[in-house]
Amino acid sequence: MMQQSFQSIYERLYDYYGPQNWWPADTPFEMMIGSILVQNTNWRNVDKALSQLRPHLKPELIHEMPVDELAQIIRSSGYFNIKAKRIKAFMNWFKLYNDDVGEIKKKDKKQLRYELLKINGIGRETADVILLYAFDKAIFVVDAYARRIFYRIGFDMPAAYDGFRMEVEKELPNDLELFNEYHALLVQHGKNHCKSSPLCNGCPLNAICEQRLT
DNA sequence: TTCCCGAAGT
DNA sequence: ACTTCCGGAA
Repeated sequence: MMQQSFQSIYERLYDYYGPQNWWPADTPFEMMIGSILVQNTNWRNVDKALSQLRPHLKPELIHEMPVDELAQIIRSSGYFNIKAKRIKAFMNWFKLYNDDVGEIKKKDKKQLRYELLKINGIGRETADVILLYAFDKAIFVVDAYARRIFYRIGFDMPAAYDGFRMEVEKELPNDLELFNEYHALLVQHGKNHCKSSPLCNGCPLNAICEQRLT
């Protein structure tokens, strides 16, 4: 594998799509709720659920809300019964810090990741997007898009989540803005060109991709 | 019918 | 490793 490959892919995507300024949420709290809602779900459906939830989108109100009521409000995001429980589990952890994002941000990345992964419903990917976009920790998010894009390019990536993540991280500077933009750009690219049925015509990665069709 | 920025249960 | 959870748009 070429050296600087992950860096050059980032640059190609950045040049093509421009800065993404993610995550699309008004507050860190909304971002964290959204990260649970978007698990294996189209963002359009998550956006609908967040619109329904927005009047209640304050920690105190979610704490008070019965889980069944929460489930109905987030219905359009799919898996709503499970996701309502997961949000509640997350809230119980959030409460330990008095619902204070600033307090949590003081903790170091490794410890924080460990804590997040103990929450029922927070797996590696969700933990990492929360670390990155709510708590400002530099980390590479391995999602379905990243796997698909790098696999199609022709990289021999590890199947395991953390193996994949560290393979990318070891070639990149430890820069928060870089990881922030990189994940956003991969998502953008996965939606616009590198879809399950790829649209290779005009793809910004054609020059370096093995799977290019046209 | 397919696919969608997964995670837990078995 | 396989199944379950699930609505909504294409």
